[in-house]
Amino acid sequence: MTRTVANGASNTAARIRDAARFLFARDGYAAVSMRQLAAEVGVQAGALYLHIPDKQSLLFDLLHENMESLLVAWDAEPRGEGPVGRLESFVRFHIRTHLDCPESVFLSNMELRNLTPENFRVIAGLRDQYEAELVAILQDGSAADKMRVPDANLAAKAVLAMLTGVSGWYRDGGRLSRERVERIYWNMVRRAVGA
Amino acid sequence: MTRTVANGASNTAARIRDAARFLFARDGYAAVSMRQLAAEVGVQAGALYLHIPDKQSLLFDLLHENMESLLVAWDAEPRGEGPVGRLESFVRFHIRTHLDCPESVFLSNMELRNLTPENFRVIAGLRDQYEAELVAILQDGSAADKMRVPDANLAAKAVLAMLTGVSGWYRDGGRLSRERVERIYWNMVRRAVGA
DNA sequence: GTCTATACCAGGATAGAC
DNA sequence: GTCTATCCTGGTATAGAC
Repeated sequence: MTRTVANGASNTAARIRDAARFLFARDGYAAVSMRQLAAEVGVQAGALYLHIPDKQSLLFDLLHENMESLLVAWDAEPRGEGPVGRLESFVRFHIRTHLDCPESVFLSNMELRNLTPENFRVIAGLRDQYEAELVAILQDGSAADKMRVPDANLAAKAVLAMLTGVSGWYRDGGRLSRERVERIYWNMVRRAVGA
Repeated sequence: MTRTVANGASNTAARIRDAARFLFARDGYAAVSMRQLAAEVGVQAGALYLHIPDKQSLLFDLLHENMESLLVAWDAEPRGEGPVGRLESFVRFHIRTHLDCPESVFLSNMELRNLTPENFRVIAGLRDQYEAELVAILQDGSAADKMRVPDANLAAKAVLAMLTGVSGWYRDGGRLSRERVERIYWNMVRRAVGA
């Protein structure tokens, strides 16, 4: 029979990453000690170093995985027709994925400053790639006279800030359903860019 | 003759606050040591404790002052006429003040999690007060049929996230003037809320 | 009011037994 | 693969001289 889970080693590695994602998101990278992290995983501090080279690599790997999977997921996302359709797809995709893993999103937004300069450049590059997707949509929409954006770069930043903010307050089971949140945000974005 | 500056003691206290604002904003509260802070001020670590009780109080004081002065400044801000005029005033006020002290803004947005629970409640209360100002404007505008916002609380959060984001990328002397940035954002907000 | 010196504890990371 | 024990550095905060 085939195994559906990995062996003990990589399982612990995965648990370390999960615990780190949770703790870093809640308390901040700098505020979480390796001892705390080990306790959360249920091992001793020294055992962590069998699975990760150091704390910085752990943060980098988490952020790197976040951005890569975001880009891959967007690449696989079905797009609407025309610039406006693609914009709606982007807005709904962004909100949906950000509500699906709020911890990862929070990490990616808060912990960039704790990356070493080299690691920062890598992650920032991936972020720029993602942002460029939105910029392209806005430029296409503008060129086709389907949107009114005097500055696509500025508009992209404004839209992304607005959308990303949703993971800061949305709670499942709250007053608003996800579909309703997606729809309201989409309406705001649509009007904001004059579509 | 009257003195326009305080004595040596409170001057050092002010320099500590300035240095803390700078370093906390750049590296994060948890990542900045009291030794670093002292070096930035130009004194030895022990001397800091003549002016502040501890590190946590320093953070709290900075955030508290930020929020208080924000609320006071908004209170003194001339308002436009009607809900739409007030919304424009709010948008421009928010952008202007946030570009005036980007470090303070960044601090207030990033370091809430490093406050003790009691301190957090105080700051969060002040933030809520500020947000309530925007909610009220949107509700008034909606009631008077001058705006279309299905949910004023959600819309306020969306608008605030969008506006606050500006301090993350705007640089004086860059491609866009402040006035132009204010105008573009105002147009986006205006249309987003259907005004 | 500031300095030097230091107490005391916690940080990241490693070594060696099992 | 994990544990215990430990190294070394650096953290916050205080004491006492000047």
